[in-house]
Amino acid sequence: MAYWLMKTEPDLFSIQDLLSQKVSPWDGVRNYQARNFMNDMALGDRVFIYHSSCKDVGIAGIGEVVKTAYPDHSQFDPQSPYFDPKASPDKPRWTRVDLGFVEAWPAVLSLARLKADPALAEMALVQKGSRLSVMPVSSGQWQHILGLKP
DNA sequence: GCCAACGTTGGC
DNA sequence: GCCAACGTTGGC
Repeated sequence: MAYWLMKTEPDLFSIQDLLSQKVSPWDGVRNYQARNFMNDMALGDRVFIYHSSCKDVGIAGIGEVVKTAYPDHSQFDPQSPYFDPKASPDKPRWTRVDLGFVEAWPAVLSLARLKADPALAEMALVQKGSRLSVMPVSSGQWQHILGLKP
């Protein structure tokens, strides 16, 4: 089983929303590298849910892949902010996955804490200027993160 | 709200 | 294929 990390703005969708809704709408990803990682996800893979652009930035809990990559419908919808005129149903460009809820942590594992940890230095998350919103987490890294869980 | 850093676009 | 300009991300 692989581990991943996905960013979300909690004002739009948080770990608490995942808890109450049970399944997430993970659409609107418009970055090729992030998309390719989503395409690599397998059923049951675990996903660290990271809260970005908010007061308490960091890992807030865990989800799991309950539906693997399929076309993100918003790319075909002219009304959607995620509309992509270069995409069509027979040639979809963007994908999404569905996540289920696994656990919400009692506190966020802060970005400052993650940055301070030499064991996690290789993660794109802690690298200066990185904006990647979906990334793999190696087994050494995820075991280490679970050890830091608040 | 600021702004550094990034990925994408499009003219040439 | 280069690269300047642009819009966006995301920490602070």
